[in-house]
Amino acid sequence: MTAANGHRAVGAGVAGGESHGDGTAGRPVAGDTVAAVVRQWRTVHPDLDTGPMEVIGRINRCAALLQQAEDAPLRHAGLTRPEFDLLGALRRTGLELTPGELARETFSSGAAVTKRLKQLTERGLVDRRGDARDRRVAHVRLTDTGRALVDGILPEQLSYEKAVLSGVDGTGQRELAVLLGDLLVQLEGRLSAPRA
Amino acid sequence: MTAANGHRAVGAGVAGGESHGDGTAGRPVAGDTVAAVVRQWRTVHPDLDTGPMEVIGRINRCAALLQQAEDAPLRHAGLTRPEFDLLGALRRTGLELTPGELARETFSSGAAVTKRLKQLTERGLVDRRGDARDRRVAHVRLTDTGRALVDGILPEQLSYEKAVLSGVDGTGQRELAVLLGDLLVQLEGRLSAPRA
DNA sequence: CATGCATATTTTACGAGTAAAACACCTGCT
DNA sequence: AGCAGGTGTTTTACTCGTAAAATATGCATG
Repeated sequence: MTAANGHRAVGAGVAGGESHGDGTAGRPVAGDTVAAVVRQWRTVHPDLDTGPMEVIGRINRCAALLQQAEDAPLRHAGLTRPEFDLLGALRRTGLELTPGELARETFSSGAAVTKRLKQLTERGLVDRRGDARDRRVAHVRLTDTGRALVDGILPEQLSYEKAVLSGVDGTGQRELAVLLGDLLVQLEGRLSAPRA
Repeated sequence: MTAANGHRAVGAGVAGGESHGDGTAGRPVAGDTVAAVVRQWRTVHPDLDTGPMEVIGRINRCAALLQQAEDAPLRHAGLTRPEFDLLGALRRTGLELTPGELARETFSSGAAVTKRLKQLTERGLVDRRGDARDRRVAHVRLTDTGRALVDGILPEQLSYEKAVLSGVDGTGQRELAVLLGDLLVQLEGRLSAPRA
């Protein structure tokens, strides 16, 4: 699985859909779908430590739902997220980047970047120019149109995200950011850059 | 973006690769890649509230890295995660499920389930039987082999996940689970099941 | 009991990503 | 100079997922 696409799986064998059919009033207090799945696993395998599923399953499920949600404002602008990430990399660095740098910056394969660049170039959002010294490399930059598009979308995107997170209070969001940051440092150190 | 597939983007225009090249001792205290990206955005757009990116960007990035990591034990068993999720749904419910139920249970499209079932059936992990009353529906169940496979993989999977999370202490993990659960309830209520 | 609409599943056509091979070009060595 | 090997990018062949159409039933109604 390399998956191209879209719907992402949820994770760790944790993927569940609720179907508690209480038709009446009163909150079911059911918890989220991951909790339900974990409960199921525990009744079947009471001996297993399901702790990791509660974290990883939720991260994956949140990511899946968030992406669907976040796609909305982007689609509205006719962009997929990978495309927006590419444009965003150019915008936030303020530099011209080579396809290879863009691949690293957006965590995608070189081939994928090549294809995206083709599309974005055709749409006039991005522009390329060969390197004078080394004729293997290209330098990609935003066109004025592309830059305007990114700058136009970003605020919408952020306020949309803010709304999406609004169910968690400010303190909770900060705690989440910190904890996820800690986890990320570990993961990136362990999986991403074992260059030591 | 419907994406089929695999590598997921990171999110919210947040996708970055580090490249601080300190070769010497002393912790760089660089933080994670998302922090670096957020810093870049802030220098370019000092007026924007980048708070949401710190949460959503990290969730997406964690999900991306975790999936790569988690794929390892699964691949080892010759399964993709969506396949494992499907088998897992059958295992944890302990029931026969219809393709439609499996689709809901694993958050995927019916078409995707159809294809996976074809493969899993050919591999003898799963078994199908038509409904006597309603000839439109099929009932899918694990074969003994399939069941044994799931039961064999699950402990490996969990201990692998445990190791992957080991960078965060027990308390942190519980906090993460709770906060993500809160967020998930909101997201699922808002995006998933607006059936009221 | 025929008609029409709802539901369950599969099929079709297509888009996007990947891995690996192919290219094109540099660079250090002899 | 000439070549061996490395790096940057694109191409190729293929997989997998999706959306929408097609298929096959079931059910309610007149």
